[in-house]
Order: sequence, then C-alpha cells, then structure tokens
Amino acid sequence: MTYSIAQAAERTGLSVDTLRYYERIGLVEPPARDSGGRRVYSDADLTWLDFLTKLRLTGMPIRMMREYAQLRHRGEATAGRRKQLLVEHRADVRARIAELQACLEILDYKIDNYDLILRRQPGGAPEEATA
Amino acid sequence: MTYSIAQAAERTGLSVDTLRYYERIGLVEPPARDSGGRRVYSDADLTWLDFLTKLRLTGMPIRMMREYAQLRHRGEATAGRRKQLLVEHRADVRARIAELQACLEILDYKIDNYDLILRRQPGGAPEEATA
DNA sequence: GTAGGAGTTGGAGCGCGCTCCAGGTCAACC
DNA sequence: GGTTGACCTGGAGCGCGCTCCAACTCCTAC
Repeated sequence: MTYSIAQAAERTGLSVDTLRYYERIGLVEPPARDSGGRRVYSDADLTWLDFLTKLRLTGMPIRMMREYAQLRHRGEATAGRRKQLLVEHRADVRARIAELQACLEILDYKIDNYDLILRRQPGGAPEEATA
Repeated sequence: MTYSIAQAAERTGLSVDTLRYYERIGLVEPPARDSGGRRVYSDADLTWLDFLTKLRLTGMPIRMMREYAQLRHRGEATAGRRKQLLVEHRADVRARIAELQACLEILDYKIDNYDLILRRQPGGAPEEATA
C-alpha cells in the first residue's frame, strides 16, 4: 500500500506541514516520489511515523528523536546506542509519571478542600448552585 | 518571615526573572515593597508560588493558571468555579498519565526487541561491547 | 563620598515545534 | 486547451514560557 501526503497525514494524525517538516529536519528519510514529483509514503513509512508520534507524545525532544532516527538510518550496528537512548528516555517518562502522580495528589487535596468550603458556604456562584 | 526576590527564587526554584514575569502577567499579586522599592515576599506568597509551580508541572497552561489566579483574587465567592477548573484539569492530568503509561509499554516492547537483536548480534557498537 | 552589589523597569530575544503563505508545477477532467 | 485541485518549495510567522539586557536606583560598607 502507498499513500499520498494527505493520506499519510490522515493516518498518522500529523498535518501535511508537519510531515514535510519532519522530513526537512531529518526525522524521516525522504519518501519515494511519483512521476510528478509528489511524495509517496509506504506502510513502513507510516509505521515509523507512528512510532515517532509515540516518542513525541512522551515528550521526547525533537533533537533526541533526530539522533535516534539517524542511528536507525545507519543500520543494525547502532542498535546498542539506540536501545540506550530508549532506556534513558524511559527513565524520564517514568519520572514524569511519578511527578504527575504527585501533583495529582495535591490536586485531590485542593479539590477536597473546595468541597468543604462549598459545603460550608454554598451558592457562592449562583450559576453553579445546582451543580 | 519575609524574603527578597533572590530568596524567593531560591525557595521556589523559579528564577528571579520568572518571578517578575509571573507578577507582570497576573499570576501573582504584586508583593509588598520595602522602603527602597524592592519586592518583599511573604510566606503566603511563597505558598502560592509553590502551588503555581505544581500546576505548571502538571502542564497547566499559563492562561488557565491566570484565570485561576484571578478568581482567587476575587475571593471566596469564586470557589465553585475554581474547584471546577481544578477538576477539569485533574481529568487532563489523569489522561496524560494514561497516555504516558501507554507509551511506556511501547518503549518496553521496543527495548525488549533491542535486547533480542543485541543478543543475536552483539558487539555492534564496540564502545558498548561490555555494557 | 564612593564602590559594589542587589534590586528596579521596559523591552527585546530565544528555543521549541510547528503552521502558514506565496508562487509555482503537475495530472485529471470537462 | 482551460480549470480545478492536490502537491511542490523556500521561507516567514507564531504562540508559549521564559530569559536576557541596558540603563537606572538604592542601600551598605569602607
């Protein structure tokens, strides 16, 4: 299966601008072109783009994704270093989750507190009175 | 207890520039000033700044923090709306944690895969050979 | 009274990750 | 062969959250 840039955008959830941007900065290898010079994405391209979006979702900076992409391009010999990058990043993600969970507790505490206040003094905001 | 801006920066982990920036954009009420016109932060100011940094850590956008701050400034009558903001944001944080956890699984899978590859083909990166 | 250091202001600059735009090419359809 | 629409390129612009700067004031210590 092959895909136009618009189709690739739809399937990956990225914008066509972002797809071209990722190519420009070296996150993806330039895809094939048709006779008219238009990009043609393969399934493998989309799989890679999907993985990239996962990395982005975790907050990996573009610069690190680029390093990973370039190692990948250099082939199997870089597998060790690539694994190392992912292991490091995984630690960051875990730390980030822990951080968010700690903040969640603070939010819970604050919200409980508002519940107390609102039970004592209800009707503070008229438009909220029945909520 | 009172604090100079440098002390407040040290205690909150924010920079002095960020403290002034937060004041400028309305995240914090202007603190007291000493006879020479210098900012004097109170413990209450620091407590509020600490809470703000927690909100920032969770990824709450500044614009939302500002809305919260302005409601707070308007007093108890806005408690309902403030609670609502926090409840909405808590949902976002939970969703974000879930997203990160899903990505973690993908990272785990990828890393396991690299382990397999590396066991099959070790010594790919000489400098990594003993790791 | 003078040097130094911390603080002040308003405003410019920056790094990130896109996002948008103008001006052009190309293929398909009527 | 003319119109339409998707795509192309290079480059500018943007929103966010700071961060840095110059030029100035003020207090302290010597």
